[in-house]
Amino acid sequence: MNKAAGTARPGSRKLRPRVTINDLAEALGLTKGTVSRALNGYPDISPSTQTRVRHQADKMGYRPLSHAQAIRTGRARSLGLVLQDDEAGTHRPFLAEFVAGITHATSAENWTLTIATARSEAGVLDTMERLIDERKADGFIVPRTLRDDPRVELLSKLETPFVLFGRVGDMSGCASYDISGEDAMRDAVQRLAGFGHRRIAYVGGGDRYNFTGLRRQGYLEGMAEAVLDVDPDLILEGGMTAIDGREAAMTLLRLPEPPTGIVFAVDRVALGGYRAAARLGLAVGRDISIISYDGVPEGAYATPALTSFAVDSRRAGERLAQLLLALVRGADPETLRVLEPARLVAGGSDGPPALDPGAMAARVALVTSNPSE
Amino acid sequence: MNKAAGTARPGSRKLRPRVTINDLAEALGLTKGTVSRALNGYPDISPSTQTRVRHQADKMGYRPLSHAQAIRTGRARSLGLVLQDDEAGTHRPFLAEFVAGITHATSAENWTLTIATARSEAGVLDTMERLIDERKADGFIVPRTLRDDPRVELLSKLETPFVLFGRVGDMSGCASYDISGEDAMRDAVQRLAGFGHRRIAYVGGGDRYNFTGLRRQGYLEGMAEAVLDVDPDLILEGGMTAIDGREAAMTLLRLPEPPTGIVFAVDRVALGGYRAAARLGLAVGRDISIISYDGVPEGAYATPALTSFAVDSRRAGERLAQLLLALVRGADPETLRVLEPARLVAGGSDGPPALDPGAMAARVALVTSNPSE
DNA sequence: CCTGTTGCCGAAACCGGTTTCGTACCGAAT
DNA sequence: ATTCGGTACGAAACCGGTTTCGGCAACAGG
Repeated sequence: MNKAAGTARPGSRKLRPRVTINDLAEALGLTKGTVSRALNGYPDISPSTQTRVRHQADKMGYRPLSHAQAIRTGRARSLGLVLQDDEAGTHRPFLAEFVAGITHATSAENWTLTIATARSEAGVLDTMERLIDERKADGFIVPRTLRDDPRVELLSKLETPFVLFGRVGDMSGCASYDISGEDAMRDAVQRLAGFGHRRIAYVGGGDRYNFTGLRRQGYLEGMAEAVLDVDPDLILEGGMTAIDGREAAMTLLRLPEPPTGIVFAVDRVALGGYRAAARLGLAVGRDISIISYDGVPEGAYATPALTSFAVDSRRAGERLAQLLLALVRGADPETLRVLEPARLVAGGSDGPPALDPGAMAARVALVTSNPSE
Repeated sequence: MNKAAGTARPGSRKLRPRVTINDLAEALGLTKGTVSRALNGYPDISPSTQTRVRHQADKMGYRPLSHAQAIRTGRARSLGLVLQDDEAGTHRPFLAEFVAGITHATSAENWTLTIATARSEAGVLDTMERLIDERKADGFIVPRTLRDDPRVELLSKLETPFVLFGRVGDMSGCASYDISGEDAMRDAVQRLAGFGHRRIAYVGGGDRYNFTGLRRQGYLEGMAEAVLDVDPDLILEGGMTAIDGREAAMTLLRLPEPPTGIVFAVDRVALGGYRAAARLGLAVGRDISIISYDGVPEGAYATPALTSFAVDSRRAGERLAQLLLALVRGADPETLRVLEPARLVAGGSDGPPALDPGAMAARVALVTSNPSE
């Protein structure tokens, strides 16, 4: 009977011999302690010895075993990324590129990415704590920030370095990388205004994430700059799903004086808006203009293609990893804050308004009066 | 001057104290060697001591440091996944769920997932070799298998456990998990035949991946079972992109006797078929039926929604990880082969044919004769 | 009663690194 | 010539585990 169920010792395959620090030391006629200090740039090793060691090291192809180092230093040379997967298919179309960006940056420094998932917020916190406890991650990338994010609290408490993808309410002590959604929203409004739209609505992404506040702010700024009246009825918070988008658009388009253009904070929600338009017999891009943010592939395949501000996920991952590496190495978080613009990808979902609000309301009334609701 | 550029010693934050095996040994009045053997189920430790140690261990919340073990055992308790990201946005819409599935299985056993990316096939091989060399992965999940896959060769040579997501030409010594694309394609043909289609075409996914051969085979079987003639002109290999799909569909629909239904091996390619249909003035789902495989979100957002055989990526990841864990622990690869069916998600892209091939050719000729090409 | 097993555990080596401490050697100052 | 202070390295402890080896005690067999 095997008590250690799940811990059975395997048929140990032979591992290829590696160059160890001992081999290196022997080849150099030094002790391994000296070699170690030489490679780590200790000042009590003469410059000549240092270079000699280094040369021999990469001549012999020596690379230290990170977990052998970790046992003494406590650092695993690994960045952590803990994703939350609410079962509701939390849709991360860009994860592959994001991860590619991260690993590109980490592997350049011979670090690795340890990735984990959890199903709930509490699960994420537990997982992070476990990874820290087991010294499996030296720092974390924190995606999808909430306004008041418990992950920040936890990591601060545990004094573990982290960098936000996004921003939070209280940024003190936080390093971050973010795309300026507020600028994008402002530009979106400007663009619609430039097409001649006067009544421009905004549909946010719910109040869960931090970015929605910023984006709404951007919308408001855009409206101000375009010298347009802000009608509170034209501002909805929506949510994160296509269903939410459909609902919100439905509400907006049935107003006595409906908007001719809608700025969405999130692509998926905007695509829900397409359904509402279809339901009400309005042609997206002509009767009703839609512009959004994210640049998801579904948007490009929709008809008409969704005009959207796209984020470069690969670059984001790369920058985040670089920032986190700097942070782990002792940089001051407050100096590590990057904000970059999104890139407009124009589709066919926006353009000059074909109808004025009045004509539109009439059209909508026509369809809605049908008892086929 | 800091010679160790990029290796500067950080402002070492204090790490929380952990329960070590020494603490545990001390509390038990045993030596750490004994404790270790007890926890690992060595037969020379009395059953009573074993249980006593185990109880105390989880009472004190002891969990061994995996990299401390790794230094002696050579096993890092970590699975490896190396993704290839050709810059051409290699589109992995399901990566998040796939990863979630993997980590769900690994973390249940206190293993982790180490993930890396490389830009070329050679880069993938190098990265794998590095991860093995540095003992950062004990085994690999090999996604997107090619018919004759160099990763299989490498991993076999290095005697590193791996499990395929997909199949390869020569399966000897390989463990695998796969979705039966051939069955899906056969069912797709049957479904179209059931709708009354007689001329049914097939567009594959290029010859790069292993699955395309299988899926074409499934198409052929479906045709045979439906007692339909196979016209070589109706079989194209296409590629992996929407552009390829557009081209292929264009070719098919311009045939003297065009198909009324097309079975695509890949959703994205199928969505390219939508464009061809639009270009030729054919209504997808009525004039031309399309059915495909993958279940990508873009398909659900297309109009009409794409009928497709969906794969459950989360489950795939979970099963793959379980298989790999078994393999690492010494199971025989040949006993670790799983094949599961895809799930049909019906959209509006297929149905009874509204036109016969002749009428369709006439319609197409009408549009094509326009010099607006 | 003596010997040979067997069961069970302690002691110590080991894995591949890092870090502390001690010291031989050097030139400069006394 | 002695003392002194660095410089540059060796020696050894250390990190947290695993694994080998050896030995004590209990028990069985002769």
